[in-house]
Amino acid sequence: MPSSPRLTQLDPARLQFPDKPALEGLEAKWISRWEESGVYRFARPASREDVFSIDTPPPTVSGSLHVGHVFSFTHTDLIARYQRMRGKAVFYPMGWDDNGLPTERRVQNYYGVRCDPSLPYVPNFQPPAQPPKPPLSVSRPNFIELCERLTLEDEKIFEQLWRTLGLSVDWSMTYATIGKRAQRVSQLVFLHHLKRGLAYQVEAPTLWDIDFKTAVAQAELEDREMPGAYHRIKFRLGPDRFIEIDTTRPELIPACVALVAHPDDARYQPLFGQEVETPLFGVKVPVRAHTLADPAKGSGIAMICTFGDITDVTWWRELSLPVRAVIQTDGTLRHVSWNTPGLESTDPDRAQRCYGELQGLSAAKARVKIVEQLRDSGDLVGEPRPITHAVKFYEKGDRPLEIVTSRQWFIKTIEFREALIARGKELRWHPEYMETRFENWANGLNGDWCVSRQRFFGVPFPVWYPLDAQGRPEYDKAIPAREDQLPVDPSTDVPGGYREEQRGVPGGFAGDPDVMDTWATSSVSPQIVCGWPDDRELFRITFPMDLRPQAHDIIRTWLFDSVLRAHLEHDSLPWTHAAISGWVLDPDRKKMSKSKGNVVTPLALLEEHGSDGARYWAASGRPGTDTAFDPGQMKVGRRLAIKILNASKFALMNSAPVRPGLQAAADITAAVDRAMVRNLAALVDEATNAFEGYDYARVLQRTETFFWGFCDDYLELVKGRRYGEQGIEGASSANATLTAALSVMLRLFAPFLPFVTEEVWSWWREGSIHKAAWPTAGELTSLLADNSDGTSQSDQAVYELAQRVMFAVRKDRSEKKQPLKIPITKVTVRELQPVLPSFRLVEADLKSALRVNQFDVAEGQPEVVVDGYEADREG
RNA sequence: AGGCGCGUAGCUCAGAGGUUAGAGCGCCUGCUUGACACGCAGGAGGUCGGUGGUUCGAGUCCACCCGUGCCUACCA
Repeated sequence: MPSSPRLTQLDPARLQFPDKPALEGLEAKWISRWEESGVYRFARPASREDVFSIDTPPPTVSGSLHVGHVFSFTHTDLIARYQRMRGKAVFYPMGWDDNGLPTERRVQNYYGVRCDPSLPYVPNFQPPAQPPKPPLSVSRPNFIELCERLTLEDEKIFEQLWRTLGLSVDWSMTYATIGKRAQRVSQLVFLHHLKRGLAYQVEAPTLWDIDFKTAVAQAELEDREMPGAYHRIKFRLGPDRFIEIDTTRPELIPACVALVAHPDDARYQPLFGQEVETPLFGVKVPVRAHTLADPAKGSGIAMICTFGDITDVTWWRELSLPVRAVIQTDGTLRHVSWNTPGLESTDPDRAQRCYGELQGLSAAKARVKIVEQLRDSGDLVGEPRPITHAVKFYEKGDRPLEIVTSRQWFIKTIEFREALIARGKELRWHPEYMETRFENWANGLNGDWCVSRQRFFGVPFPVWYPLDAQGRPEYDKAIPAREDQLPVDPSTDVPGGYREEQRGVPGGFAGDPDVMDTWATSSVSPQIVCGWPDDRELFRITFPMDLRPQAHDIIRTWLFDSVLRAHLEHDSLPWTHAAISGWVLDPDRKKMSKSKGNVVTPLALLEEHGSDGARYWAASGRPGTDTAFDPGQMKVGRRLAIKILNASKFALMNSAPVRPGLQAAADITAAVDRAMVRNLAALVDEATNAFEGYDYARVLQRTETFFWGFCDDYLELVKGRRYGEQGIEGASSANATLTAALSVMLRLFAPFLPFVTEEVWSWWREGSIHKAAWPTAGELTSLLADNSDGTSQSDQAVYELAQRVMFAVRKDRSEKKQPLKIPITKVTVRELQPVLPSFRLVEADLKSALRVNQFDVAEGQPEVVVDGYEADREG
């Protein structure tokens, strides 16, 4: 437990502060001192209860940090600092997400290279000084080396910014999502899943990005509104009998395997089980019934293609239809022979001729072409009717997703839907309403999680396949890596029982060519940081972790997947609390993000407003709430920090007589001092409760309000007395109160403004404020000899009366435009009887603070009347 | 189309059923006061999105509506 020095204790020999305190240079000074003294170093305690562990989001290193990062990472740091002051050993590592597609793209552009896995490794490869055009092809190991090289540079810059911001991270504990340890953990969890049948591979229709040429997961989809058109197409039912269907994708007519209508739709009931003929290609397809068909949409009957959208996949699966794929992995139409079994055309020559014009085209170009063909053949009814509709995109992609049949790895998710929803309810969400997003997502899942990606820079699947006599992989005989071997790269490592020379040759082996979805690694971040499975002691005292802080847009990915993995591997939640930060919005209320070009670089902000100023702005954003980017708030924060410097200097100046050796409890005797101390004690309770509920914004707001009131009213009121105008007892009471209040307020501010509070703390206290104990109300109230309700109420009445008088007199002085140096001759204070006698307890303070020569007191309706100013008389 | 937020001063926001709805920024008027002019004092500025309801009492609770944002769904 951090120690709490006696509140009113002040060692004059220790006391030291500058004449003109300033914020400039505090960041550099304290960053290096904190590093030297290791205040934020995690020291392992014996008990889990003494730890607060945080699963920090690893920022993507491929970009640069922006104000959104400053915002949300500050929120986490507030909690970390609070918990540290509460006596917890804070386990607060930092990760770098350098894995995956964004890094690949950045490395490609930065160095002007492309990965060509067929090339051999070139030792000591150096990229050209200037990115060449066209890009240089490099081997996969060389490409990965470049990824590692660039991310290392990026990570240094990131760390420097985080340190400047004052994050209380233990910088001896960093990890990278592409690092050895992250790879080992990802692969190990995967092997465990595999052994238990929770991971499987299958050849199936998969969401596919035709530019990146990789499978993607449902969680990586986004809808975009795109222009499109309904095309009404005729399918031949018999001589001179046609069925009209509407489609937005006429280019998929060659992939049509059936028509479908709702089973209750009387218009089409007679047709169920019959066959129709596709236009242009003359392929016979059945008319089927399925409840997903919407009678109100289009003509009420739809074409099922393999595969136009996710609904097609559902129909295809549930109606046991054949596959007739035309879109290939690059998005173009593949070669099709119209005279093969399963694809019999009534007019193969015509089918081949029509299709020949489409083959090799992209879907968009093929669409234009086939519309011409349909118009010429008379199968297009009317003209296409333009519409705007939502189309599924890979969130990082530029062209609509296709659905392509390919072999992919999946992790079972669907069968755990209910269990996962229960986990979501078990998790403590801040704010609570974010839980529904988790539940919505779980309820909307339509398949298991596809975790394989056809990319290069990622964690490989730790499996190989035997090759048969023809050199084809035998996927059902996958050879998993040994657990003690991990991490492995199956493209360079060799499975047990084989030699390298057998790679790729018939009867030999081949490594799995794919890498894991970046979320497959990120989702085991708790296991990675907590030392699983090697450091059992660390794991025991840190897992399940206390806190996952993150943004709301990745609840469906990072948070959901993490819950899934921990549920499968440990039968527990990965953490007990999730704190969800909002976004930073630009002045037009749009999310700030790099792609929108509206980001502000954080380092300049930190320099201009100070880290404390920037943190102040960030801390004013409540959990889960999107917050406008507002440099004005940073200025306010900076002013607050300056005010803390100056007010602290005043409180500590201590130039007035203090009786040496007075015991703390006896010191605080004046009614206004006692009232202020009690109010501060109430603030401490409120702040502590708010922090326990993750409502850091409230803590800051309440503390700030109190502090300004303290400066404007209390300090002004006691200024003369603390200089000795009323003798040694009064001065002692004021000084003891100032010292105690300063100690408590600094500690309340410490999580928010770590630099200025540490600076002031160092003027008069040993050690770091960030290791000092979070204040308690008891520390303060124990300083009061008599703490009964009666004295509490009367003290409070005195303080409030003093505030009323100050307000009234200041108002009068302002209205009369009188400088403060001109004394007021007389002020009459009327009050009701119960309050009236207490006026004499503050009379001397008020005379001094307001420059009033004389107070007359009378019973009556409350009123403060200023008689006149000395200058009036003279003038 | 469902779900979840949000709507309070010109701006950013706080108001956890109970005096006359608050703060900061900005604006206006003063003041170099012994911690601070990066300061201090005072002031102007609100039919709390709308309509109904519950209540002795509603910015706060309920219903509906409007606006706005996000999540999810739809995609023939």
